[in-house]
Amino acid sequence: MPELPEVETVRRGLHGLIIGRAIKKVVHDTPKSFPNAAADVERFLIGAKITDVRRRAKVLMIDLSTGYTLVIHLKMTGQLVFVDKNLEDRSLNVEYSQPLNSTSTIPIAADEVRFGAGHPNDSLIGELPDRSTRVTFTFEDGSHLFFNDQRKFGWVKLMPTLEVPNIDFMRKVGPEPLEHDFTQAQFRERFARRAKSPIKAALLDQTVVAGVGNIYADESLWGAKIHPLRKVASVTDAEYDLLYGELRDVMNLAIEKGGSTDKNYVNAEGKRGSYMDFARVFRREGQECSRCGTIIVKFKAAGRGTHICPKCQTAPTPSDTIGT
DNA sequence: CACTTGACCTGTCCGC
DNA sequence: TGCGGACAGGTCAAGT
Repeated sequence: MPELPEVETVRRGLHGLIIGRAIKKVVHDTPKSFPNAAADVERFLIGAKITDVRRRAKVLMIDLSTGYTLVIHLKMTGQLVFVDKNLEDRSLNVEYSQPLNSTSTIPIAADEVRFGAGHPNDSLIGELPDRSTRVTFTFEDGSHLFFNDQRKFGWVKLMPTLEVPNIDFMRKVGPEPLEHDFTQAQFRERFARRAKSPIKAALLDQTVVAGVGNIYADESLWGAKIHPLRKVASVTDAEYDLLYGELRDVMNLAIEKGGSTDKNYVNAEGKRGSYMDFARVFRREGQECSRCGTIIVKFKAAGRGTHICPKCQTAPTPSDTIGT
């Protein structure tokens, strides 16, 4: 999925594209993706203007002039794609809460959804909606925002803006790692609670630090030369300082590159991100480590596919490891 | 509490 | 080609 850099890229894109637009119509295919009652949608969403687009951890928030907010989690395969095209209204002549089906597909030629220029393999999106489209927002001016999600793990929820900070996730989530006032000392201290976890499991724990996912966990651990199965308590202060710097560097670079597109992540304009071209270990098993030439290997750690350089990231001693 | 594992879904890829 | 199984970027709810 979209990790912090991908969600931030989408946020920046949407911020420049949808603020000020008024929502005219909403269509969705399953309550799993958009659980709100039709009456609330009618009252607080239809006719509302977009006032802001924010992000916290991997969660996007689209604020509305009604005092409500669309809270969005893309999970593994979610996409939010804006298409600025005036479409014939009959194409979306489907009542709210009725499923989208093949006959309601809006024909949009592939070249009308803007892809990353120069990318030979960037045809991730052809026409929208497609079969993974879960929610379609239509603005008064005829433009659209599509929420696509192949695996249906992601969701869009409408709720009062003031209640967003009170949802469980927001109360428990850790600090934003890229904030200027986030210090090395804070970073170190956040891990104390997970002393017996493998360091990778703790990095992926959203209550420790916000926004780290599998890609940037592997990338930053490689940068700091820390094996993912080292237990938290065995990592030294100097190593935490290194990891702090690597995590911030890797995420800032990823934002600069528009995120990582491995399978289906795209930004708000349907474009791919190019961080994978700069990845040092993620999905590079079988290739040489750029630091020492050793072949990168992949294995399972913390329940996730994990990539390391076995020479740079030396295996933990038995006492450094939990379990076997 | 801290920690691990499986579940949620659909699609794709790999081996037989 | 077809089929079964493993796997995929993230969280949760359960289990120990």
